[in-house]
Amino acid sequence: MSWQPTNIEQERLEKARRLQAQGVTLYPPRVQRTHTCAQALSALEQAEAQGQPAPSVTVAGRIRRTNLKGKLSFMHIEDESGRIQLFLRVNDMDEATYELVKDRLIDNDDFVQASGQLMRTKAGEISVAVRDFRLLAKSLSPLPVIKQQVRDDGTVIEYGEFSDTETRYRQRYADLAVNRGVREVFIKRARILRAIRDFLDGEGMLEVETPILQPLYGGAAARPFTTYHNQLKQDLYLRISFELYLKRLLVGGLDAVYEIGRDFRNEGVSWKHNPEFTMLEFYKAYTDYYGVMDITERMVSQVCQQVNGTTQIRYGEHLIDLSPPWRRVTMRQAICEHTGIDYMDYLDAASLRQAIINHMPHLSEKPKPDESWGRLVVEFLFGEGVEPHLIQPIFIMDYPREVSPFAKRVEGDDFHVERFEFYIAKMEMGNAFTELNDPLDQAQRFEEMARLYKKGDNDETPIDEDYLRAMRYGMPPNGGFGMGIDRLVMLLTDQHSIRDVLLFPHLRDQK
RNA sequence: GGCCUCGUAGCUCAAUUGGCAGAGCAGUUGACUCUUAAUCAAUUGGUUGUAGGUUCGAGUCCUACCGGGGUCACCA
Repeated sequence: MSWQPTNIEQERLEKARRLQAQGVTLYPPRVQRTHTCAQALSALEQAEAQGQPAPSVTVAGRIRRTNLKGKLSFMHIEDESGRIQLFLRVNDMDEATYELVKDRLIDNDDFVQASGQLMRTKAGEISVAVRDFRLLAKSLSPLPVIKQQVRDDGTVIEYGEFSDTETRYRQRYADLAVNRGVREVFIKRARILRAIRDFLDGEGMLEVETPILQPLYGGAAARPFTTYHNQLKQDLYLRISFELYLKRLLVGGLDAVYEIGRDFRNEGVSWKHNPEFTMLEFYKAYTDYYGVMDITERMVSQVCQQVNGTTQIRYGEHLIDLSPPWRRVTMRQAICEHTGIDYMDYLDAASLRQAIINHMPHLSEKPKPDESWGRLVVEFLFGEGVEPHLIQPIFIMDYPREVSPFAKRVEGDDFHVERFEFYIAKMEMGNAFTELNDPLDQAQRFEEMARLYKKGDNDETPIDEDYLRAMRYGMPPNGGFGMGIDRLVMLLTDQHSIRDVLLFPHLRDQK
């Protein structure tokens, strides 16, 4: 929809017209900034400490506050580094320029550049005593108004807020511009990604990139997005995991690889699901899921230490200690502890379902009669009975084989595979296996999955013959790992919706 | 997709049993040469998400739709 200027916007358009009439360039191409706001502040402090004269600076930024007082006016401008006050006195500057300010042709939200000597006001605030003042970019639409009071102890009290979640997500630029805390979350997100890469590089792993557009999808159970290549006349899928491509690389002799990138799953959205999300997967030859557990707890605690300066975090009401070692417990044990049911006493779906109904009367919904044994264990016993209690970091080990087609069997155990998921703050954070490298077993698992899927009304599940071919060349024993980065960011920034750690979360189209 | 809930000025929110749509901030005009949530005076601004319905009268009640949030289902 085309722009319908509001009253305030019409006023600003009129001001823009008047500025132009006075020969002011609204969007000049050049800036002469010498200092960020933060650099200017410390430049004066340094000069004062050394008994030197106050330096002259040119700062630039967005006007966030104006206080016009006749012949002496104040402004705060803000850049990414922080804020600094401008001290504008009619005697010190070109009178015509001062009039622009006084006549309010310069608005809050405009970008400006100001030059002058640094000084302190009577109240002690470091300011630029402005001699030259220029418009850098005119703002035509008003940002939401938030006033701030900075206390002596540095705490900031905000008066007014911009809190409508829908508008904040749809206009993230406005959200970022006025909500400092939002900016901090995304700055921390970038530091988390940096810290993860530093850690994995330090482990000797190689960062790689594999196809996002794939002729076959796989490696997870999720419906894919589909697309089409016009010239090749080829159906393509947006990847739902990196697994099958990364493991091909182990066949090729790259012994430890990782990828950080976007996965796409065509499923429901919720406070912890977005249709596209950032995944980390790594695969390391000559280790198993025990080795991966060691890496996992070191990685998460080290990343937290690096970005938060501690391994203790607060997530909502919970205090969580991420320092290793984390508790390791088998799924069977965890279910026994929390529900009193040992599922190995009920080895067929019908009797297990009955046991669940008998022992877990508080279930909101009873399992349907056609649920498979593996799903009863994972979704009902574990999902309902155990997961809500997992606050501190914990490895849940040894999953039922039928729900894990890429994990190696536990030796001498026909029911379980060497797989763990780790949980923090009731959230499933990641998933790992001792990876299956037996091509004949793998082919059989694919067949099993295809059968299971056909029973439900799911779309076809593709069997990746090329992946099987790769595995037949010989794949070293290895441990693999996957983790949702967005959830880790939520955890380390105390955010409780995935939308708050995505710059542009997916929303429905507006009409 | 089901259920619950919300949608009023640029932002944050009011509006009694259905009875003249309001406030603070910002905006506009004016005063002020050390303010800082500046202050003081005056003042503009509304298709109450959209479309119907009930009613003498609807922001308020009913139906549908759009959008947000929550929850359940789905997500090995």
